[in-house]
Amino acid sequence: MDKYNPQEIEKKWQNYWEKEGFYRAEDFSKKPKSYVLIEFPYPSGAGLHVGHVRSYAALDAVARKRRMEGFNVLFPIGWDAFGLPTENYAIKTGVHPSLATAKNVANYKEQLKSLGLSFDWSKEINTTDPRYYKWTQWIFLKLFEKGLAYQAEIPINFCPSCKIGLANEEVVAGSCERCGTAVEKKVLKQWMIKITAYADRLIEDLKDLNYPEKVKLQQINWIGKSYGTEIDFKIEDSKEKIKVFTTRADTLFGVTAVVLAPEHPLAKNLIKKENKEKVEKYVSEARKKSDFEREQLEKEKTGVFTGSYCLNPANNEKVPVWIGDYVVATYGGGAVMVVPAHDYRDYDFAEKYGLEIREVVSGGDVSKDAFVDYGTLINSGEFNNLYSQDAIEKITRWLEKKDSGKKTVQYKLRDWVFSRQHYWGEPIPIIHCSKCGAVPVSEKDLPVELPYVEKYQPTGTGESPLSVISEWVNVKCPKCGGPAKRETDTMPNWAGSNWYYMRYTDPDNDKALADKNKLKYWLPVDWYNGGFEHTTLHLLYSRFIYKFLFDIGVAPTPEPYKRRTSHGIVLAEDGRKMSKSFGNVINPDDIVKEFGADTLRLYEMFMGPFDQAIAWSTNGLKGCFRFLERAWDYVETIKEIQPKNIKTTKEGVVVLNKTIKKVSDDIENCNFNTVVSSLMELLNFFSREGKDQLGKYTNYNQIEIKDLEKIIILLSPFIPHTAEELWRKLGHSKSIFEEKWPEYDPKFIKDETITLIVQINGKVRDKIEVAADIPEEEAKTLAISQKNVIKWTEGKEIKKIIFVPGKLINIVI
RNA sequence: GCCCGGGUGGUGGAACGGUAGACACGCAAGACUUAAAAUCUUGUGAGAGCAAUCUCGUGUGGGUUCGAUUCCCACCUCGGGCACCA
Repeated sequence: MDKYNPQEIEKKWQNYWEKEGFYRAEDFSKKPKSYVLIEFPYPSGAGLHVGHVRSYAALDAVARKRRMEGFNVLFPIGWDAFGLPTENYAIKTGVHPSLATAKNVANYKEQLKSLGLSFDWSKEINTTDPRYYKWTQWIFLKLFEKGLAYQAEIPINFCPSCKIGLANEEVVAGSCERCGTAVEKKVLKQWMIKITAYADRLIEDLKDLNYPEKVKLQQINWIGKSYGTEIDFKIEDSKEKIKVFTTRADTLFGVTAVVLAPEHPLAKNLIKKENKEKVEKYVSEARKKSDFEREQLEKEKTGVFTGSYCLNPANNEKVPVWIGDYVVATYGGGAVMVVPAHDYRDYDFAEKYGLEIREVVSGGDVSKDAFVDYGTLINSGEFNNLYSQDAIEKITRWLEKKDSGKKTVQYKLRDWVFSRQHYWGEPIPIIHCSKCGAVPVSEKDLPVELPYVEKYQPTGTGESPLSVISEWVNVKCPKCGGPAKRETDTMPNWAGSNWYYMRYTDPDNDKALADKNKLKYWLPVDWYNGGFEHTTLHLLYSRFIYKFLFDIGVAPTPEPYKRRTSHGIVLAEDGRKMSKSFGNVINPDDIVKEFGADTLRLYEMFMGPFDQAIAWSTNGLKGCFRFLERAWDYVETIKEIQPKNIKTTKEGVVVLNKTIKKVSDDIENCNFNTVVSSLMELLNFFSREGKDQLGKYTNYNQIEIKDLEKIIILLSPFIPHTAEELWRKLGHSKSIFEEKWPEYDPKFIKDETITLIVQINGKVRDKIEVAADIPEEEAKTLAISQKNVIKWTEGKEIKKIIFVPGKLINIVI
């Protein structure tokens, strides 16, 4: 009898599957299609993470099950390879980003192949390949053509010492990650994409999608649609007015200040001479903080009085205008009305700066804290005694009539900043001409290739490194032929990952981003798994771009992903995140080498609920290895000692059928941990329960070979190499993955007898074996005549008996 | 701060309105061994009892229900996201 030795079998079957082309997707097959997708990895220098394995192993199991169920499956893989980490690595080491990428991809590829995942490698894509990013640029041109790409002045993080633009991630506590200098804001002209134009549809269309509820909710809150009122506060002695957005027009009579964001266009004009120095100092301080930091500082909100006043349109009262950095410039027009009595933030602000707290909605005690609920209006002139909801409507209509306000819709979602001042990204296909303005590169001139240069270091001006390559930058204007300059900013990483799953359907096409019929055949994606961390960025951005492509007739459906699931991260054994600096990283290569890919994959499915963060456990991994050893020995033993013509016991058939149902259902619901545990139970039932003291199979539950084969098939999506090997040991010449997924017989699923639980006052006091369909009266009679029940009910009055068919009886005394 | 999730034995977790702790890890005892490792068998939430059995137990406090780990409210606490990391 052979010992289980994964190192001997895994490579062999990986080569065999690849040679036979088992996992090739077939365009236009008559079989029903199933498109199974994982988020393609960023090939970093650190190599594959065990977290990748969790997601890939899960969807690989799904893909394999689908094939056995008779589907034509597309399960592709590629590389999301543009981006900051590679560029930073290149700057540090002098290795060109394209070389670093090629090296990392080769490494990832080898690692992935050692896991035996059933990717269709013939569809492999790479976002840094000019044949790929030609189409990323093409999408940008289409957005530009439809007016959805525009330029705006937007501040970036800038390190005055390194003289480069910084990503938010590179800003640690307001300082540059590299040198520690305080980061400043630098305003640059940047490309923006108008995702806000799709806000309503992005909310509306979630309805019919199979996404986790929390993902839908998070997207809805991120888009942040709210109905409210825009109210004009005229500035005293001026024609200008401040537009304020509020969802609480009912509190208008309680306004005791208006606060502007430091960047508000009117702010500068309102500063009175005597306050000038103070206010300007405040504004320049605020400029140094990121939006995130500013909002974080809410507990100690700060502000400064400009010296100017505006007029409350409700009662023409003079209201002081302040500047405060807790007001976000990009939301609600960058101005808020302060109603201390009915908003917590405003209450704190008023207490700090001695503003009046005027109660206008009754129901709380505003001398203690803000009252933010709806209530009845007081101190509000003709609107007194109205309820808040009603008052919001009526006050808004009243303002509309006076032409000093209107009903509006407000979104938290902001347009998407699409420019990066970096080398390692897709060039934006625009040429700037002093006469013609921003002119798109013509489609026939795509791709605008990223020039291969030795110098991709920062320029020292905050501009893209491309800006110093004069032979690339200086071109003729496509419109007028005059001297012009290329756009030197590149696109963010998201640009390539927005549409990659479309390219998989036709990766070599040079006439279109993909063939129309192929897109129509394969899309939408049937099952897309990825991390929760992508919920509001990648997932939302890519839905938007897909909708845009649908509108211009490129994408075949309004939504890209029918179903979305998310996996939790794999933490280190110590419960912290895996990180080089903690020295707690588990390298999947080491695990594959020592225990085999199947053990790693099985363990990651078993470790805990798929959508939760779980700490790695090497002992848990070893337990899975032992399980595989036992399964291996069991199959080998049965093959030798099981007599022919034996029948699986009735009990065995029932257990097997129930497990087939459970495994099939649990895979669909991502309950991979209980799939594995029920397969362990199944094997325990047939093997371990019949062992003697020496561990010999003397009295095991007998099993027919055809039922044993079903068990191996159930295991195969999770441990493909081991399953294939065992399958061949049973004498098969064809692959296990050409088999059909087992079906259960419903007649074995329903129990004939059940254990009826007898409770007294909700506590279990007895259990009786009864027929599953026992009539209520009979069950009650039986229950109250039980010895244990009599003991508990003696001398007490039975008030009520609750009967739950097939489950229990509860006697209330 | 805002949005979204979690908190169940020594550990990862199962059950998700109806027997709390499946499965696995760890630990303990035993078998095999000269011995150890490996393997196998048995036990393993806490407390009381020789035992049958009983009491208590799902972050904390309250509520709904015949019955709550599960539903509702408040609180404590841990994690994810917050727009230039991917």
